[in-house]
Amino acid sequence: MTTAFLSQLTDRGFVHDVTPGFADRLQQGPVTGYVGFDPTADSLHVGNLVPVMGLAWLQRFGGTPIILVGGGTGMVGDPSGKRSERPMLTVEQIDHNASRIRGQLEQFLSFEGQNAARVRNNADWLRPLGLMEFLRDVGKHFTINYMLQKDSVKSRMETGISYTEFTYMLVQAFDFWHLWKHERCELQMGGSDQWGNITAGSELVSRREGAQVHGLVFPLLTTASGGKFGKSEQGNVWLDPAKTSPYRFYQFWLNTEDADADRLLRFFTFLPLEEIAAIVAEHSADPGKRVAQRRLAEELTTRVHGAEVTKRVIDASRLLFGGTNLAQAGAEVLGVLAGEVPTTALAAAELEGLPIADALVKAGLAASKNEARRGLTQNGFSLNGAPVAADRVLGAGDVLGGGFVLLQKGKRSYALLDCR
RNA sequence: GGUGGGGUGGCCGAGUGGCUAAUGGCAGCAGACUGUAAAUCUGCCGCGCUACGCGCUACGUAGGUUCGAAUCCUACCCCCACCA
Repeated sequence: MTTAFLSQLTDRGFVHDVTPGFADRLQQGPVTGYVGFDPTADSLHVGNLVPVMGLAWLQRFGGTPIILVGGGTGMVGDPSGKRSERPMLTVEQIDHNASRIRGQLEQFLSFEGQNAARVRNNADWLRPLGLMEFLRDVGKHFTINYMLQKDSVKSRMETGISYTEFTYMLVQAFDFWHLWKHERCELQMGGSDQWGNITAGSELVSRREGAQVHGLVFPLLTTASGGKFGKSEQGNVWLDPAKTSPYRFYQFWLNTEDADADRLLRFFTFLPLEEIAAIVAEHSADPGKRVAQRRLAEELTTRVHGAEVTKRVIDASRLLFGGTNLAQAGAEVLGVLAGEVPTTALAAAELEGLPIADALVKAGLAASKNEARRGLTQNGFSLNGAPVAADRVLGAGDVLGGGFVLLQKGKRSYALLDCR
């Protein structure tokens, strides 16, 4: 591994900050690097993908990635970027979540070969760690003055910070030390809010071992219009198909703004930069075609959910947005949609006489009947492709070929009622 | 431990006895314009009801005063600031 790793990350926009001397270190050969993940959920979401890609690039350039599951730190809580302390998790939850996350990472990292990715859980060394030992081996190396300098602490001085959270940076520093000591891990990556914790770790390694280790942090991802990245109407966009269906996942990427397309391609795909430039150029020539978003969505969906699923999802999207007259659609066309679009089973008897507002709630397009009615008065809903009146009542005549009723909210949200 | 301030709808933040389901901002949803984009404009934005109206639930928790409370009183819980 040469400095190519670092320049690749730089060119793709991953480098918000990096410790001095890292480039020189890379000249000597491949490094082992780690990223910590909170086991707070049993799935990664798209926001977690930036550090995942960081590790993936590390591996592609010959380095060894370590995924550090915060099974120990997850019990404590990092004050960085947070205004209040978070709830603690049980050991069982953490272990369960960690194993699920590892499965998802397999799409991005190789767990085989010379520089196979490793998974470590800091619970293994943090839980047995005694307080006296910690104070002697870690606490001694830091002054309170140093700790108070950190933004993560400073920003909480007004609202208050518990002792546990205050100590968090030392616990994380201990992780870095531990990974250096036992695995010769020389690099920690993370979000820009982790900078303080990472430098604390390199400080500890330097003091205890006289060795230099490095940190690299990624920029905070936001959308071009200033919003939070990775959220949709349904909340977080997860990699777990049970939490975010592949169809929604694909649509999430497809719906990104023009202004973000270039950046997102560089962040979330392994496409060579020249190819990305070509895609973006083609996109600018005719933005309405969404060449860039289509490619982005296809790449990501394929990686996360596989080629087979992606093909189905693209087919479904084409049917819905390709100008097909769905009211005329046959059974096989709707069959493609079923399963890709949220589908709710409904007995034929139930359908007969069902007010449209209830149908929308059943299908999940409206949270309550009130919300459904509101949307209806604003012409926000369609039935089988045509706008519906608020007092419409469903019947057998509304069932399309194949036994489906197609409901739509606005332009982008679809749902099917399965009346077979 | 003392003193003072505070807990309001997803978030921020007004409101200090009736006109308050509760100003405003953000976020969100829909409509128009488009390209399943952005920006802009418009409407909506607690739940329910065959509704220009009615009912229920809601302003930390539990009680109380009152014809009537988010607004007053009591107790409790939690948070913050300053002082010890």
